[in-house]
Amino acid sequence: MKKKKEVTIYDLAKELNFSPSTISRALNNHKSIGKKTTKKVQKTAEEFGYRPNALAASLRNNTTKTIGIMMSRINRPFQASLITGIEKTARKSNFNVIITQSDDKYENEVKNAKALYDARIGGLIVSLGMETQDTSHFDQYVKQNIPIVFVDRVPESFNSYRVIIDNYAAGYRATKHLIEQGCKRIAHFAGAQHVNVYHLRKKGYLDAINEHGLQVDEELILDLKTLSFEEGKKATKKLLKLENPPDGIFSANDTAAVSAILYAKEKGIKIPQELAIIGFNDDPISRIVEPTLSTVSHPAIKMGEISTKKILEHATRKLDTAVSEITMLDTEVIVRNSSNRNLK
Amino acid sequence: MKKKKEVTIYDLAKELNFSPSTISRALNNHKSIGKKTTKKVQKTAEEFGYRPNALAASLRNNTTKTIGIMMSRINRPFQASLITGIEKTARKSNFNVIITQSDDKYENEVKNAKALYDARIGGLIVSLGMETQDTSHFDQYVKQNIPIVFVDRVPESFNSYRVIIDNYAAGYRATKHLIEQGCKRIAHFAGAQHVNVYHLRKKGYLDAINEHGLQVDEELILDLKTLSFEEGKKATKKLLKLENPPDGIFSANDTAAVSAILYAKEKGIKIPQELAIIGFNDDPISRIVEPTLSTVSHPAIKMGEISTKKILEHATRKLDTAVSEITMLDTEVIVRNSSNRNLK
DNA sequence: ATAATATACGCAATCGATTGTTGTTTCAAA
DNA sequence: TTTGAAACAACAATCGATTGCGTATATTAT
Repeated sequence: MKKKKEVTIYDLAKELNFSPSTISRALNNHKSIGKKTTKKVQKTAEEFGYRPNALAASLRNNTTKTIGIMMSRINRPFQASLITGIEKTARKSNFNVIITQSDDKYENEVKNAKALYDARIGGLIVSLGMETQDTSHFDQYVKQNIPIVFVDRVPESFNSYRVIIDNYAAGYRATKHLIEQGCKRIAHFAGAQHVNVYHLRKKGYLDAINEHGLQVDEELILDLKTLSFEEGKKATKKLLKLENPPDGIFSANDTAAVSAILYAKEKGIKIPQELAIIGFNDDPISRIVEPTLSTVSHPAIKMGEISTKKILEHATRKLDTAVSEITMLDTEVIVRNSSNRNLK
Repeated sequence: MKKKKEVTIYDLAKELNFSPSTISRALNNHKSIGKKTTKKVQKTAEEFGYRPNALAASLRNNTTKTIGIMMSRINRPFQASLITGIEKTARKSNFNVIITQSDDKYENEVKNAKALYDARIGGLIVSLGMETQDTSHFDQYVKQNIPIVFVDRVPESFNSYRVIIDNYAAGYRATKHLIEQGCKRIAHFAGAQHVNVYHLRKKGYLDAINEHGLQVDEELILDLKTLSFEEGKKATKKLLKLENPPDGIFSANDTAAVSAILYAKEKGIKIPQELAIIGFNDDPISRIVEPTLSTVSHPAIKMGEISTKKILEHATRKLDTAVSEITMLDTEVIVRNSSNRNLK
């Protein structure tokens, strides 16, 4: 178990007859070091294969070039893409990315917040879990001036960066689209209403209905806890049994929308003629299911990029955390066959 | 930008009139510290809200409680699930997980290997990129006795842990299944043949064909570089144009298999009656496409768990890296409608 | 009672980079 | 030639935990 020693600034100092301080500053292009010296040091560092020990620097600076991520579950298309965007952007600036997942359990979220804090992350990117209502587990970050970016599922109020999509407009437009296709009784698979994204989508839905001379029917609005495949199926079943069933469904996610398509088809209902359906997220399945699912697309990778940039700016410029900045991205209604009545 | 100081072992030492060494040892349950002392220290640490500074320990020990992950792309179902398994298992042992993705580019893979090395990770879990043939960028880890686990896409020979599925058997069984359904001319969408998993699946396919009295027809074997949707479609087109088209397809992944289903259906070919199809991976889309796609399931999360356990064992017991241990997991042929001719 | 062995704990160096302070050169202007 | 400023570089403390070695006290055996 012999380990080859790494090259340190002390080795370079000895070689060049400078002090370690000078080496350190030269490597960081500090202005108090002469140009020739700086160049010489960097050249030698290169030759010696010097690689800075980030741990030492982190210990000294009490912060790391690491971004922590908190997600509910990473093996879902949206979240995976979010992480992809984060990781790519972070790595360009030599930041590492630590991930955690909460399984949508509040308890895990609190634990993970602590774990990441202990890892001395330089910034945090969070998409809240379903259960989370209280956000005090993030207070410690604020106290230490560690930047937090909430993405997508964000808290109502928290002095931090927030990167979101315009869920209200998205819900409005998706619903409007169904109305334009001639739907008169549009159902809505809503998510848990204490989660902002679902709340806003529903609000958009409601306003669209009202503003187009249609009637909101509470019977057609189903709050699904997790918007899972099973829940979607059950909900569809319930809707179809109604005396006056809907002729359109706006589902707050694709999973439930797909289950609606499959179940309705099974019951011999024609999509989109008898029942037009639109989902949310533009998951890969939406292109595969038949009929292909109309949906609302999320710029997931971009959201990851933007979130990361916020952190990086903050970390680099050592800004103060007393910011509350909201970046709102646009969504796009993607019309596919499950809602397009003008096809044939 | 005032920062509240964290509690350190020095604070505890002062409080309890012990030396920092004693505190450190007591917190680590070192045997050279008395029982009462240990208990007292731990109690006080708890009261004071002491949280160890992992950076300091890492610097001293020259290793971190962090596992590095190298993947080609994390927003794909299999890889995302793999990471899920890794992260969950790691966190239970207070290890963090750093992820990197190469986009299947060799250059990125080399860069990421360096970046993770610089981060002083305690172990590495890798699924090789498509382009990777040379693995010398991992040599530095071996030299430093840092454990490496290759998962799924592993190198032919490398003195390390490898966690894989039995690709040969999987390919054999998938093909055999098609034969049992009455297929006589079975095509194969093979992946890049320098990647072990695809090579083995093809081998299983070939042997199954031969051992069941069928004829291997090179015309029916298509090496798809990336097994993408587009490639799959093109390949299917080519196959269907053949004078003597196939009556079955075994695709080395689900994406290409799904594209085959969609294209064939578009051309009016009946699945599975005229063309039976089986994929690989059990991606979510396989349950959605119509007909639902038969496939081979990968125990992705479990693979992540096992890989992580290997690392943890190694890190905890400080074993030597001179191991070459292969863990082979079983797969399961999942018969759905795209290949089941006995349905109606 | 004394030597021998445990047991319990402290000293101080160490990991590698950073940085406020201080000291020395260098060069130009007076 | 002197003086002042700017440029350059070194000293030494610091971040917090770990650990080899050494010492002091307690326990046991003889």
